[in-house]
Amino acid sequence: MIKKMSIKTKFGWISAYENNGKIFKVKFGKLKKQIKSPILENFNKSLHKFIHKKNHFLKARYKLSGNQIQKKIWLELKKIKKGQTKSYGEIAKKYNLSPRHVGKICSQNKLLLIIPCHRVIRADGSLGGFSSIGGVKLKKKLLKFEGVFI
DNA sequence: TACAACTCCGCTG
DNA sequence: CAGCGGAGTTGTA
Repeated sequence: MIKKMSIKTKFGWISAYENNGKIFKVKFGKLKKQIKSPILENFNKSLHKFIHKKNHFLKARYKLSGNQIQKKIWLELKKIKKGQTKSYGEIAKKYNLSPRHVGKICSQNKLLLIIPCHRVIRADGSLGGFSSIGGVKLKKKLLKFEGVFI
């Protein structure tokens, strides 16, 4: 049974999906129908803690669905702390991938905020993309909020 | 096979 | 020196 709930934040509505006690998807937007669960309520709390700068990371039981490489990259992204950024190229080099591919993997990230893909920017300091999730505007907002000066 | 949320390098002004 | 254009790269759909 899949449960889902929407949470209102200063960045807009965020929706989380849970199955078998684990969060498997987080995205922007509001859901019409919600089926809440203790796990999701808990996630709601973590999310607010995270937003109010108490935590570096969003704590949650989550499930990563993807292949080996995607997981590797996502784990790498999770190491980036609030206020820090990394370039696509940096990560690509580390794992012997092409930078473009790193970008693609980021866009494949379904666990928004849990996996902070918005902290990955271009080598020259410009933002890169974020279109598949919430738009570059949102990326900028998130980074600014986390203390990264663009 | 074509595409992708990039980067590097060389050329022009 | 800054700005622009093209090639290179490699896992996915």
